[in-house]
Amino acid sequence: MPKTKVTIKDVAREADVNPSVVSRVLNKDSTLKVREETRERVWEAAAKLNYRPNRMAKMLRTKKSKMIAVLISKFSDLYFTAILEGIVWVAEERGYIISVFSTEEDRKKGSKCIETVYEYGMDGAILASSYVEEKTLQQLRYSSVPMVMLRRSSREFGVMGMLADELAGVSMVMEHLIGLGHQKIAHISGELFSRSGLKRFEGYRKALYENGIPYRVEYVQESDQTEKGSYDAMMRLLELEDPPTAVFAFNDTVAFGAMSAIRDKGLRIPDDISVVGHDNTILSEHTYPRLTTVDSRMKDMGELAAKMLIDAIEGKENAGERGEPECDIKIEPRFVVRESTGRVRK
Amino acid sequence: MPKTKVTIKDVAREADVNPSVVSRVLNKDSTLKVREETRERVWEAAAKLNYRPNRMAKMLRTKKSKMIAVLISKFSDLYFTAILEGIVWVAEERGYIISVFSTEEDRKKGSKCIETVYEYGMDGAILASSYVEEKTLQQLRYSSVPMVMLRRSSREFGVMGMLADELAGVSMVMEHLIGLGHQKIAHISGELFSRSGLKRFEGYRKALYENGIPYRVEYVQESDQTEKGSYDAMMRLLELEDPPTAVFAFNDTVAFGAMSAIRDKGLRIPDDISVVGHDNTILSEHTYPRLTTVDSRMKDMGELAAKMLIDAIEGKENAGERGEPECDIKIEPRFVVRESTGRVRK
DNA sequence: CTGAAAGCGCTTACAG
DNA sequence: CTGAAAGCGCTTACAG
Repeated sequence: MPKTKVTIKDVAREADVNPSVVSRVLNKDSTLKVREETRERVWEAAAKLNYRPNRMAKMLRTKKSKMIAVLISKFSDLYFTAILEGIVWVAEERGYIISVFSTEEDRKKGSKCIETVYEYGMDGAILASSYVEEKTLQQLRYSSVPMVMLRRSSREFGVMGMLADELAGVSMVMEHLIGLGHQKIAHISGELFSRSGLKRFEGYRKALYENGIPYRVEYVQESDQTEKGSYDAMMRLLELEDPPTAVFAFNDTVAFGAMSAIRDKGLRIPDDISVVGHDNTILSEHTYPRLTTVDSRMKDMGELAAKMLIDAIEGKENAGERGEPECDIKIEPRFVVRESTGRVRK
Repeated sequence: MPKTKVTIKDVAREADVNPSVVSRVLNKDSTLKVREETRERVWEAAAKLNYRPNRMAKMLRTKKSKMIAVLISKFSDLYFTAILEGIVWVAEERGYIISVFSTEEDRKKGSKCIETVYEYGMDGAILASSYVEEKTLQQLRYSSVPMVMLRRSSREFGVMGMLADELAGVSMVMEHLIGLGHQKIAHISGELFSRSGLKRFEGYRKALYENGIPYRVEYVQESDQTEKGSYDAMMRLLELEDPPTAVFAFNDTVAFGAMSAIRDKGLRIPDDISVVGHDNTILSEHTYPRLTTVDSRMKDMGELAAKMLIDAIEGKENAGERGEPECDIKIEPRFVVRESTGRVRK
């Protein structure tokens, strides 16, 4: 192992050429005309000495670090692993390493992370957290470091944005339930001031309307997205005079809370009431019964984000100015039918 | 933002001193005697220009990257997030950034990751994966890059090791069950060629012996640690002539499989049979009923690993050769009682 | 076809 | 108390 680091000079000496030739051969510089025999000598020398170019020197010279930053808000985020997996997968393929930062739901800290990204000369960043000071966020537009924001629209900050197609997902949920004969469909919503909370509620209303099912205010319960809050919300639904036969929960965690309430009321899922979640987190395979849900395809989102980012990074080299950064990419969700939904009871 | 990067020369010009003075002031070089007034001018100039030293240049010069690598085997590992959280927490505190690599259960790939760690000049690495070629592993001993291995003994590779105290955890499980009056305690083991599989089985036998409970071969079922395999193992237990009243499952996933089998047999948990898991993964809070389990304190393990690693990195600077790397640190588990265990039925 | 030189942005002995 | 210089290990115009 690197007892004494072997440098380009060592290789040059071994191959009996100038260091610059070593560099150009090893980097496959196409503009270089070199005798085949020399080229081989260089490769052999490099292999013999087990030469690994020093990245730090390379970085300093080329202004390219081959490092990408990923900002997340908190580790307990159930999406985090899937997103990161997708990112790491394509990053590795394209020769980048990734560095993880946690903003911790603290905008000051988020801004510091961005500072660090610049300081370390990272080539780009994927922001899966928007806990960043407004000021910093606004400056992103003028930064020469490409970034892509997950779950945020590009229009806000002039960087590439990537979103789930919320309406499409909810539409799948509602078609499924209506197809099973349900008419009394309730919705335990997320916070109705967040984008996804609003979007999913909108999709719910839209589907009812399009299917000629009257909207009932009492069938919509806002939850704080905790299990406890969702449990309470479900209890309120179950205590209605005319309780629903199916519930569309804002996400899987909310669905869990709801399922507990249903069981505590002595009702069976899906015989008495059907439950649908959203997000297809690791948890949804492990509920009892296993949860029907919408897969937001977070791994795919991570992959796509990394691809777009790296394209932007490498495109920049040629293009000079980066082109249209202000585009939103939508990811189509997938519907996953498991055991928590069934035909409506007669 | 960094439209045109400001360098140490810009600050020097602004403060009207030599770049070397800027460097020494900003790095709080204690050997430097400098007029208070000059010092202030430097700080002001740096602040005014919003100067951030270029890490790449600094790295190249000082041979310190302030970067730590974390190797994991796969993203679906339920421990991963907790370990990483602990690591990131202390790394940030001490001024290091962390870089994540996935070995993917592929030793070749693992060795490549290690290569990359050297190439990028990382200051140290935490190996939460041992999917690394044997050859590479053996060379770790002679590497000048400090490393700590998680869930592996140090003796194998001459690097610091960190282990859970398996026997202590199992002992807690058994005391709990015996305290609830259980005598017919089964064990769905993990693979009996893995360290943890063996250790937990050993703990199970030991506890039986120490409590004067006879060991019954048919009460131990080896599982492949999948849910399906564990389901089958539990079914075998339930079909015994004299079935157990309590089961200690190798880990939470195994416990899930077992719980499904119990439910499918029409039995209730914990009324008819108690179930204990191991690891306190995110899942265990979400089973029905919620799972009693052993908390391996992975976040703490991550924190401790990062602390030890950074101490080694920084200790090296002074100490020259690093001291005793061959030490195993054991993490004491904690027992978490939830709802899947109860008094034995009369 | 290959070499010599400059320079990326820092830090650190060494002068003065 | 502060400055000038060398050098970390590369890459890349420029010579020849």
